[in-house]
Amino acid sequence: MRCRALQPYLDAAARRGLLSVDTETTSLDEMQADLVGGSLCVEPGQACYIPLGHVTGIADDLLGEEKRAENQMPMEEALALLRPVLEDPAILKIGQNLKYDLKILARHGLHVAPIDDTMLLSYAQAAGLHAHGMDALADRHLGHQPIPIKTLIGSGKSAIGFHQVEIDKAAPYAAEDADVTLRLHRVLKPRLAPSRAATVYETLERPLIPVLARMEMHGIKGDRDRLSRLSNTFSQKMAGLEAECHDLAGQSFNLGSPKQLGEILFDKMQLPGGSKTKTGAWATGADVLETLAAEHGSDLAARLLDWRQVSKLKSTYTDALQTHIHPETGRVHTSFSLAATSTGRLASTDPNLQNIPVRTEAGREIREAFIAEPGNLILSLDYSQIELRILAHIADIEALKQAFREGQDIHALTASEIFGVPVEGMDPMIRRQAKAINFGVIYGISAFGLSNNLRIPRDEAKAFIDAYFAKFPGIRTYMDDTVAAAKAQGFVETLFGRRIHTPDITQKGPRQGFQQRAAINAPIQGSAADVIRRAMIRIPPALERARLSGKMLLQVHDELLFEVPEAEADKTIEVVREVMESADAPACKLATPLVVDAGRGESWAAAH
DNA sequence: CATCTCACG
DNA sequence: ACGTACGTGAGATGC
Repeated sequence: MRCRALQPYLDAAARRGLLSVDTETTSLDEMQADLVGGSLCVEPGQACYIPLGHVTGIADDLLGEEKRAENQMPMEEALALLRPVLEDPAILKIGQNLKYDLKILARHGLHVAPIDDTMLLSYAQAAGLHAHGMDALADRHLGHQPIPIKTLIGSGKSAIGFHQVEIDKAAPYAAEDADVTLRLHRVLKPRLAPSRAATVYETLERPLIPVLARMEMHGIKGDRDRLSRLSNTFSQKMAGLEAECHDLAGQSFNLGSPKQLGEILFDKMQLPGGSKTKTGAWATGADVLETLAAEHGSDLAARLLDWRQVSKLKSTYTDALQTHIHPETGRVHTSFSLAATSTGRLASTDPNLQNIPVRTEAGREIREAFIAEPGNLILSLDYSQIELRILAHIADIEALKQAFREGQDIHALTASEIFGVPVEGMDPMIRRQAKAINFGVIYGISAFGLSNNLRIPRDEAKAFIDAYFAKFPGIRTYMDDTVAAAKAQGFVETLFGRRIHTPDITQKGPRQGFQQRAAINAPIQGSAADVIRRAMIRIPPALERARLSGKMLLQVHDELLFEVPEAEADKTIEVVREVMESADAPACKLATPLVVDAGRGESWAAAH
């Protein structure tokens, strides 16, 4: 398994035109990880491991000394040998979650192409059906259970780094990963065949890997002092609110414990409206506390809500984000998962930069800590109402399509249609209700959900929905057809052919409604996800053609963030907007125009 | 490690 | 009669 002579493997890869690759490192964080070794596989059962950064010695003993393990090729020598193969346009490099390895190797100056990714081959064919991690795929497609990493590095606090694993133990593990990856490719690639799934993989999945890798490595500048000052402000607010809450409760308790809070509100204070969660605990969610504050004048509930908001902002954002500012780059490097959602959306982790606060003033201040370098600007470009536009297209609703063509206020138009009031001088509350209905439609509307959201009686919500369907009967047809297709085929599709499987929709039981609403939502949410993926793939070459140096930094589902030199801001907005607004064509030209709003500023807050 | 809660689109 | 708005990730609590 261990690689004594690398060149014969590389020659075999060149002859064959493909090989699988896997890197071993000291961390799951690609921006912090050190390369420890690499494995290659050209023929099943013949994988090899190249140890590069293993050490010997006792790490947990201050007196112990770490020494470089013997019989390892110098890093530079290995990279020089690998470069002609990993960068050869005629040799396909196969990996499992290859974005990870691409980033590690890019930090060593290696730019790997062309590529195939077994995780994404699986995702393009089986989203919604099963997991796409290597262990799951190996078990499912090869009936094989790979060596668990735990057996090498341990787990929890006592876990060691991969560089501390003995080479003789590391080699079989690492080589197996490359071997399994190659064998998975042999199963999954042919299965793709000529199909819409193949087009999805080739046009929406694979090309996004290097785009995301570059975005993640670039990161976004974080203002540590600003976050730190906000943390201090939040601490003081929390202390004041905590004292008030203890006073109002007549006792000291942990404000962060829903259990203790529920007991105080409903057992001790005997407030009405208590309900239990499915595990029998008192429910103390924001909706419950808001009702207690509004309808029963509970100051404790009101103050608790304030405390929760500040506590959330501090722990999840101002405290945690500081730890995610890279010590060398001064930037926050998130990781985008390509295969985490059933619908085709990306997911952001470590940290999640797709849920940075925006809806409250205190929250917005956190966005002021995401800034541009001096002389640069943050640009934000976001699709306006993309999901409703896609719904209008898919369900073919002439009135909605026309409204979007004419640039009308879609929520006001909906209100006008279903409540029979003129758009001019409309009561904002009426528009707000129509907006909730429009969102509800995207989510697979129910009287229960709408009544909850608008805090109106269930029968009133039902009347709204009935009025909506009377005006837009095509929406109900779309919903019925979509559920029927999901039941008949076991999947639904986006406009671009992405399949979202719905294996549980035919099962009877309490979760049926849930499955049906998910099936209704998936083509809408998924098509929007496809559109922005297409834009993201086209933007880097479009910027290059226009000789623009700006960098794409983040994607937040319908929004893209850039950092650009001030002098290039206008032109960059022009170029990016054109790409985004035409990202549906030519594969699937929407009957509604795509509209992109743009903003700029020295921070994310200012650009929004 | 499950549960609850809450941040986003 | 049931039990729900769709899709996520993360932090704190408490078993």
